[in-house]
Amino acid sequence: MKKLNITEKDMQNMLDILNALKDKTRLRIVFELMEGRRNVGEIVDSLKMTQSAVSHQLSFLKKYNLISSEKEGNKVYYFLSDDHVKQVVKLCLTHAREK
Amino acid sequence: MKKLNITEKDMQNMLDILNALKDKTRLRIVFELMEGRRNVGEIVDSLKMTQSAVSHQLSFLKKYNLISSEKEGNKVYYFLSDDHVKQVVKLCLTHAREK
DNA sequence: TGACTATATGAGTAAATATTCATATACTAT
DNA sequence: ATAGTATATGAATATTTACTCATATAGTCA
Repeated sequence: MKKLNITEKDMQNMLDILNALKDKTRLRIVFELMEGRRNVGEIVDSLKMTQSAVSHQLSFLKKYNLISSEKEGNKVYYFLSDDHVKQVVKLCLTHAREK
Repeated sequence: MKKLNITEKDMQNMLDILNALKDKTRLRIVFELMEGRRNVGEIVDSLKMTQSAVSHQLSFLKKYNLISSEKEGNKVYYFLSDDHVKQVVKLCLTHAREK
């Protein structure tokens, strides 16, 4: 296997995405958003957690650019920012199931 | 996108691998092992960290089956248990670089 | 305007975690 | 046996982190 040569920035970007996904609440949110866009209330209902806890984790995911949001009336819809996350999660799932 | 239907066990297996990789020291160890098998001393030299810190993280990675080890004389060689981890890390790297 | 709904956020707290330090174990060589 | 080298590990500590609680912000509707 050829030398990879990882820069500090590469490393940090990788750690960011891994760190964002390693939390159960955040991973569940991501799975929810893999099905389609959802507003906060829908995610709260689905996860059966407090609105505050969910909002905090949504902020986290947004801060690291895994998700984006759009306001509609007094609701805020969240969705995955791009396909990166989805692919990583799917690969992890594949491997989780092969165990 | 079709419904994924994740079991608790799937979820836990995913969290295990993500959690194992989200730490900088452990990720660096994994990168090192992606180049080939290494004994503890070699990893310590490469990471420039204390032997104890490295051994603790090796134990962690082993506990979650990301790596395996073989004893040779008074040295212990570590290597990636299978290709799963390598693939996940490579995908993360690809995405880290596309940012 | 005022009451209501939806969401965000700061402060505080309890739990998890990565490292250090000290020491134990195990193998090698003299 | 003894000293030296390689690795593992328990306990302590400092930091990070995920949640709760209280409250703020922003939009809706009467």
